[in-house]
Amino acid sequence: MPDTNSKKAQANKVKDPFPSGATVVQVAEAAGVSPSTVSRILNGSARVSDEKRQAVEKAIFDLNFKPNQLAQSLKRGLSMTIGVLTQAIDSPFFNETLRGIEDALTSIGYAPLIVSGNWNAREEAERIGLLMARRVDGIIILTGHLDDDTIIRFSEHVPIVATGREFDAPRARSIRLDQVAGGYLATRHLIDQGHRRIAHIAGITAHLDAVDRLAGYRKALEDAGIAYEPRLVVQGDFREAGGLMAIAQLLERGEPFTAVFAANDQTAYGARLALYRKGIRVPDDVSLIGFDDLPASLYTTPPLTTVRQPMHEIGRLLVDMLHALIANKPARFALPELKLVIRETTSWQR
Amino acid sequence: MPDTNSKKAQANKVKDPFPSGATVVQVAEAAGVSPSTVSRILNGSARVSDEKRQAVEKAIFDLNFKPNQLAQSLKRGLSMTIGVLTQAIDSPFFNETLRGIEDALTSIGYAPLIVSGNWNAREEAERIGLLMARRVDGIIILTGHLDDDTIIRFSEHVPIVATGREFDAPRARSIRLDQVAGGYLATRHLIDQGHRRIAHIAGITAHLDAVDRLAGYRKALEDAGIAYEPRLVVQGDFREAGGLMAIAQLLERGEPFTAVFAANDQTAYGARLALYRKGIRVPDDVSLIGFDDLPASLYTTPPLTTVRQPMHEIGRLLVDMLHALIANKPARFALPELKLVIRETTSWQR
DNA sequence: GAATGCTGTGAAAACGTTTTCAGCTTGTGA
DNA sequence: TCACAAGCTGAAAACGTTTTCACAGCATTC
Repeated sequence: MPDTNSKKAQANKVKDPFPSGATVVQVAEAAGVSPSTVSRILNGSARVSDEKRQAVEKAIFDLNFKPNQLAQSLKRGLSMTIGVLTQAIDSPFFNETLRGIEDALTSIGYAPLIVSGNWNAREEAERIGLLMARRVDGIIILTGHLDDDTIIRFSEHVPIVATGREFDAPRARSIRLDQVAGGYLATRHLIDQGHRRIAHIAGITAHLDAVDRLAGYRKALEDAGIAYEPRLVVQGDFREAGGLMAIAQLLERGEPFTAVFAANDQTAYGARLALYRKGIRVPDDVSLIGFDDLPASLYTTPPLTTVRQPMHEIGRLLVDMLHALIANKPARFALPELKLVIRETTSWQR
Repeated sequence: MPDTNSKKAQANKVKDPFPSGATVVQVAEAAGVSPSTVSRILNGSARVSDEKRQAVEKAIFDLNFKPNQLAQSLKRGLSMTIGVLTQAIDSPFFNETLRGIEDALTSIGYAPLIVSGNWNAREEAERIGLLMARRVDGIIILTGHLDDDTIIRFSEHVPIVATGREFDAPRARSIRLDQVAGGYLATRHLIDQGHRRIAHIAGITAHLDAVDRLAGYRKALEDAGIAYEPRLVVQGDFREAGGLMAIAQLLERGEPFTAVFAANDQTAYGARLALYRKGIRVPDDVSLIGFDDLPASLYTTPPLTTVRQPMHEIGRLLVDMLHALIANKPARFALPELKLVIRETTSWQR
């Protein structure tokens, strides 16, 4: 069978935007040029005569050729892949950030390799090892329990950006919104509504964000001349179950309160349910405010008042920073602000 | 400077579970063997004398060597990467599946490359092209709008498994739970509670699952001798906003109802809010049942009665099927069952 | 009219592995 | 003592690109 025939048949069948198994060598052959020339045209890395260019372009089209990224990566020493260490891929909190990361990444030709550390330092380190073995060009770490020194040491091998921590090294940057201000904002809102006995369900204490939000809470209290009452602060775990337990504990203590500031939205959901169980109405009897503004907070009953963290934007920002780090271009980035989102779980204290 | 010194210094500094830039050639050199031998030890692909083995293992340890996966992939023609086409990485529905996929994948040495199609056939195809350029060894498609024929055609290039569709080709498999049974289960539960006027908020009609759940609803009605009333069925969009609108529409129609079967949990959340807004109590005035059993449904107020889809398990199953497809091992898999989860949004009709 | 510079191109080396092939030891049986 | 297998090992090719280097052709320049 003549060669032209089988080639035509193949070209016909594969009319999708799909790589066939063709290689640059086959393209070169079909176009009557050398592989070098094909490569040059592919990357626009040198001038090529129009005549050959057209021949090559035709061959590329006919053979439905797409360069093998694996080979490109190996040669260039760039995998065009970014490792993302999240804690739990199914956590609503990380999700939105992930989305922002994905959006920003695909728009610059990178793809994310997402792994979960499950809030476990050892596992996190292991997963990072995995990412390194795959030669990712950079790593994004979404909080977690790895200590900062370790991360900075890791960053000698590959640039890293992280959230929820605070450090600054040549190849490692972190971004962290002003959580104290956020805690202040939330508490202040409650105070403005006339509340005086405001409970706080704290987040995991090993977590910077948690201690900062608590600090913001205390500062707002202080500024308003309200005495800080330790018995109104109860431990949560950043998740629904913790919020649920916390309210139970609070009620048990018998310390009266008219408002609750939950360390994050998930905690607030749990708190909301505990309140419901006890027949305590929100916001009529008790006001409730969360933190994060997860998408779901728009549809709780009633919709949750909260402090908005622009997670999607943070995802994009992380990518921008990492991109700059990879390209070795220093750059300054403006942090987005936390904003109070008033919905229906807070109301005036009679 | 003597070579030994710099090498020792380097080995010292990198004491983490981290690949240095060392290559198999350097390891070979350090151990006084050929690269072939190192490779053989790495993969256990041939017998090697104990003496050399130990020397190589020491060298690997000293140099902190990890093979470059990119190079391995190129040579072996296997990227050890699976492409996952989700629709929105931040959708609670896909998340849980993603988690199952990730768990199963990492346990067999694969890593997921996750991309989002955003419910847009063109975008989906484009993303799949991206995955192919990176030479993924298989693709998992989570529903979406790509038509089955296209997917089957794609599967000539790479094995594919998918959810929410129904086809069976040599290199493409789909899994789909019995959604009719699920719809039946939900409706039946309402009927068992004494409800007769049961509304249904349907999902996107282009979606197989949506039409099946509606079919299940009709069948349950019929089996109970209740006439199907088209005015009790209203269109949703599988998201909260749709549920919200749907209830508004239903109320506007003036058609009385005592229970609502929402096509999925997100729809139910929206419906719940709309009901709340109108002062209609759940479940006292109206019973509400969802579908999926998202994690959040445990913490809505009140916790949502729903039909559980074991998404995590499905994720694992998808991986198992794909793995079998890649290895060319035919295999049969048992589908998990849908289960009714009775919580607090449904109650007896007085 | 020779030296110079530019432009376009191909050959070949390189990226870091794996794998084939062949060769070298050694031990075995005739 | 010799052929022959068996067991280890290294050289070299290969995977599919990119990139360096060299060179041919051709137009400038003095």
